[in-house]
Amino acid sequence: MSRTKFSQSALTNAHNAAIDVLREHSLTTLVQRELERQIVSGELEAGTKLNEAEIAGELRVSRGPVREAFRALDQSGLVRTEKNRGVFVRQVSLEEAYEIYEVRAALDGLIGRLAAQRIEPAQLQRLRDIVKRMHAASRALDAAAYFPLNIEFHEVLGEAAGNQALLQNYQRIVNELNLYRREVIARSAESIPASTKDHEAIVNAVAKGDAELAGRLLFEHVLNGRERLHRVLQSPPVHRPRV
Amino acid sequence: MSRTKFSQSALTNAHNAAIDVLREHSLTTLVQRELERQIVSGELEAGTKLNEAEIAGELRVSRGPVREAFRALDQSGLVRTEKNRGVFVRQVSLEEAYEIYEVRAALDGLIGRLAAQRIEPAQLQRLRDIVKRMHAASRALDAAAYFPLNIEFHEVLGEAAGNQALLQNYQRIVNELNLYRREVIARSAESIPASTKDHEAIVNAVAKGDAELAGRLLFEHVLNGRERLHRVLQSPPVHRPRV
DNA sequence: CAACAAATTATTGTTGACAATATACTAAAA
DNA sequence: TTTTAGTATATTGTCAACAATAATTTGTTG
Repeated sequence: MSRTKFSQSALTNAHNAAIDVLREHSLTTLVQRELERQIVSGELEAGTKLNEAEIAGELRVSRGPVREAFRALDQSGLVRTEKNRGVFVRQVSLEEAYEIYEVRAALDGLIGRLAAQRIEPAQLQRLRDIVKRMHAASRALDAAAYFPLNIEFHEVLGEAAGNQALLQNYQRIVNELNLYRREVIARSAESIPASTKDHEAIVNAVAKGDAELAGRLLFEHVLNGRERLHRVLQSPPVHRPRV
Repeated sequence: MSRTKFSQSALTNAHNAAIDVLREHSLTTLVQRELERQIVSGELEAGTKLNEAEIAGELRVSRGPVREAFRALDQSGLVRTEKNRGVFVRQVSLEEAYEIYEVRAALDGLIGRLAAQRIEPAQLQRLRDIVKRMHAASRALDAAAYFPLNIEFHEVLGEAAGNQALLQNYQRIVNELNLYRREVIARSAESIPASTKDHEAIVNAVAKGDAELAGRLLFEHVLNGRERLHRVLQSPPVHRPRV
């Protein structure tokens, strides 16, 4: 690069970078993403009230973009709006979660079918890798290591299905379920071995190209997961607080 | 009711009714519904640019609520937003439609499964009724009569599945597909007989309570519909305009 | 002291104004 | 005639002020 007459300071570079971001994305989009991140990550927990002015202040924007982001998040199921009262991070009840699991089972079933027909060698290898690491985490009953693997497993499988529309719908559903699962995910270590066995069988079916089997296994895997979670919820929590 | 001292004029009553609507729904919600209606009904055709100020003027609101409605419609897939250029009624390409059909097949498959287990006698009777009317429309090759029946059939089945989360996702998908199907729906009369046969078989499976069968039939019914539509698209249109 | 009523404060809903960007138009040059 | 530069217009993005509603606090009464 040749030296320019007016060299730019680091500050100016940062400033220009910010400008570039705004050239492509509206503030609404940025606010939406940030809130989505905070909700999915658990930074904002279910039930929390989201104050327009407060959020606008934190993100240094006016209330307009925040309100627009709220409408998008509401439609995607991460937030619930009560007129004249405000918006709240969505609380997914047991009954709702039960229903959503069924939808996820159907979508995951389709993912299995399609992935079995369309998966590429590199993707299959990634799945095998993940399952191998799952076995390790399973033997150690290391839930903290297991859950990221679980997410990655289903992500790879979703990509392997090669259907954007499917992937988008799937992602939304999974986001909604995470609102529900967060609280119980910490104490479901006992379901890891069974889950790992499921994953292994799924990979084998996909590898064989058996669409019918892969679809059925994934469908049942999700419903099994639902039941496992359900059982955990009925047993007493690890540390039951005094009432 | 006792006579009040100040009787209300019809105008005042209408005014109060409008007030009551606003008490429960925000302008954003009302704008969103109206635009959704116009898009789904075909009043606004795919690709149309939606001008904020124009729509705001027609609906007698400011641009704020219109913009918020846009964000919701964008998220639900009925509209596409281009920064600094505006929002457009979504155009669903052949490739996208192909993908969306697969998602719909999965959801409809689940609907079949669940409906077979949960359908109530009255709903089953409604399905039989619809199929009977379908046969009549089919014999007459009366497409105009057939398509509303088709929509009603899948609506009833969707309700019979008894899963709100499923129904919502299903509805969104069907809306998206309608953006694609509208243009070709007029010249697909030849597929009516086959479709009617599908519907009859589905009702029988649901009536037997055979979840597995009902699910598979509905899954295939949707994919068959996709292929039928695809074939129609490749054949020349009824009136080919001069170029 | 508890319960209800009124007034105050905080928050959301809506609007119109301003800024930034893209589009349409006009005129000059190749 | 076509291209292109410059200008004017239209449209979207953002903001801040105002209106309407809900939540809170305060004060009063039984």
